[in-house]
Amino acid sequence: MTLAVDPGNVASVPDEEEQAGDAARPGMREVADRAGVAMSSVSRVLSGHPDVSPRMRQVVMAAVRELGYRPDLLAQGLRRGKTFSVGFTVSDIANPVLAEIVTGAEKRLREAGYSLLLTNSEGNPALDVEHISLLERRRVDGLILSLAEENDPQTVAALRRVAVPVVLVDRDIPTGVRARSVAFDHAAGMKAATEHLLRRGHREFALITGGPERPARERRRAVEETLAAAGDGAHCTIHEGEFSVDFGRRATRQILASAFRPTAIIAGGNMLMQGALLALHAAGVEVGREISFVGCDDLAIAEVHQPPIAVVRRDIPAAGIAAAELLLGELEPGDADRPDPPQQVVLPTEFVARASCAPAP
Amino acid sequence: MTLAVDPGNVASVPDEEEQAGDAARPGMREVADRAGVAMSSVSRVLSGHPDVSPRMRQVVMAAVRELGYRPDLLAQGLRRGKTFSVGFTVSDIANPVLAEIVTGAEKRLREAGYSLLLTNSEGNPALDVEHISLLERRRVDGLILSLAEENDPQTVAALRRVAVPVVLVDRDIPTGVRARSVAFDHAAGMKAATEHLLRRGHREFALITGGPERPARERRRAVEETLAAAGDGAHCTIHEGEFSVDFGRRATRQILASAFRPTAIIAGGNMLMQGALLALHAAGVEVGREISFVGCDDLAIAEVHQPPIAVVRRDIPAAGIAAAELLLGELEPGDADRPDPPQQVVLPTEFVARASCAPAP
DNA sequence: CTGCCTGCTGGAAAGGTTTCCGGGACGAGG
DNA sequence: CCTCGTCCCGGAAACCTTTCCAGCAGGCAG
Repeated sequence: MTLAVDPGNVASVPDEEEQAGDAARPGMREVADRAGVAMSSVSRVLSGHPDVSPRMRQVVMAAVRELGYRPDLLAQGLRRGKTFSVGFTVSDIANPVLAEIVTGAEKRLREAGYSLLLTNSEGNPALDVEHISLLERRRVDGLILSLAEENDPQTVAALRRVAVPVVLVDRDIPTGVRARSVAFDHAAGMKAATEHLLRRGHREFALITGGPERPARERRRAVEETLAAAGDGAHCTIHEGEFSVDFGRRATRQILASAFRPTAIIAGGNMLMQGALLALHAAGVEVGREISFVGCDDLAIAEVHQPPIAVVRRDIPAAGIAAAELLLGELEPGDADRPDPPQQVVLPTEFVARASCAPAP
Repeated sequence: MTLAVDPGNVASVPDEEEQAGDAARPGMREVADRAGVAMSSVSRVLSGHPDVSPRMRQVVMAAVRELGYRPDLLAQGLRRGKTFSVGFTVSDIANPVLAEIVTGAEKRLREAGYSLLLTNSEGNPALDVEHISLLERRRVDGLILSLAEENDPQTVAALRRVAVPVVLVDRDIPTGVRARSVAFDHAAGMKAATEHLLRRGHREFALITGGPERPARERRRAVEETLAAAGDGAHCTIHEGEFSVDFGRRATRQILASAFRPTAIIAGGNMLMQGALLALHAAGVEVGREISFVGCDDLAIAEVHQPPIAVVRRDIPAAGIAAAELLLGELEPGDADRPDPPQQVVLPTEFVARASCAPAP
């Protein structure tokens, strides 16, 4: 068995003192000439092909080192039809949750030899479809998508056309789209949070959340169903918008200004939580006394807040890693030891009760 | 003047009902055949070359639409020697500051037609050099780097070898490296913060900061110089480590446990600030009464904290945008209206006094 | 009418790699 | 001695574009 050698990783400077200026990056051609062999032989040595004599390997590797040759991944990708790159389009990298997912996915993919092509859609579905197309033209081997709007018609159409494997993160798979997905069980955490508030006597709720799609819809439904199941005249006003600090702030201001102020606010999203806390603070409302509050994702702000903020939390990086693995499952030829991975992964969420949830007045 | 047409953006599905299965993505060859012209003509039409008759343009575009042709950027990059992609290696994407810088840079580069190849070094300089090499082999047109360690010998060596334009963000340019940089004037903000604390009577300081390099060193020097200039017996213990929440927490615990507890803590970095606040909170220390505190970067946590945290703040996305523009200045042929951009950009920082800085006991 | 220039087009090379295929050398078996 | 098979190696096509160059037709001036 012959090991493939990877000249790309040699950090050593070429032995040859090629002074700056002339030396255009040497190609395989130069290596072949210098070693006095054919290009095909160089290629075989470098790619670990079995039909290579020890002597050949030696002379080629010497030439490679002397010239400091590093293969051109562009040409390689073109010829092989595989680029070892995956596209990741995300609705907002500045969102710490998404950033952590990207981190996890990048790490896992890097370990498997893939690079990440990152695009940011700024919550704009038009950019999503543009990016999907762009990444395909760049010939990525696969796509990981955290879509701005999973049901945008253009987006769905684009998704249907995609030829490479796709993994959706925390989004439902639109009908007619061949994809895998990793999602969180937001409902479980939200249900627990709502029940907790109910037990503490709350009946008037406000929920701040994103649009009508996956992560927001799950949360909303969990809250509504839990309240309905409880009967008891519990009621919840819904504030739908986008997952941004700004909307969290605006919605909270609106809630505080309303005639019938709820006794409990649930912020369904970490950006919304930050915005809500800023607004509550600006209004001088004492969280945990005048009003109870539940947020999402256990950021430092939740723990440090006075009083500490109860949150629905989850293992964020796990989602990134899971997404990468789902994709790798499709990209790498099925290893025997890794039987076909599931099409969908659902990760748990958990409610953490803290002092921000007080008994209802 | 002829406009270049970009078939990549057509979101319309091909007129031709090419049923799934057979149709391998059509190439320029298929388009040429269908239009009954030569490939060179197709290329000319698509790239906006002037030597194209109206009739030619029409028939080619028709074929393009019918087949749903989208050019292969890999082959294009190979032939043109330009990939319209830039590599961005960052020490930690999960750091909200870095995430925002990436966001800004991505947006600006995208507008200019470039894609972002993102790699995460996890604070490991070895990964930095690996990534620099990898990105070069992927033939990126330029590099934006937020290095793990700007003075790591391997890193510096790798940097010296790089052939494409490089922009360093918030790092000093090692000697012998041809690069531009965008950095923050951390010293100004830190000086203001320190002076503020001095005026309030503090003499015993603790500074938590990163390693011996750029962003940390600047901050440290500013604090030390300001204290030295004040005379007055002011003193500061330095806690050097890495820019992570965990180190912020550990260092703060250590500070609180020390025999001579300082009256003011400065956290030089947003992750450190988060960690410090968590530790202070866990220890039950009342910030702004028992101890004064200054953090970095105006995250929501600083504003919402009770009492609000005084911080040194700065315009983060601006750094990303500036980095992108510095790079574009080198990548795009010098426009007349945009005279040679500066080699280095320094962005200001500003101290925001808040209640976390109390008079010294 | 000739010559030249302009406008447009097609053919082919080039960019850097991988892979298929054919073939030479050599040992073994008949 | 011939054939066959194995082991290696070199040549060339292929991947998908762009770009250079040559050529052809037509217009215009001389």
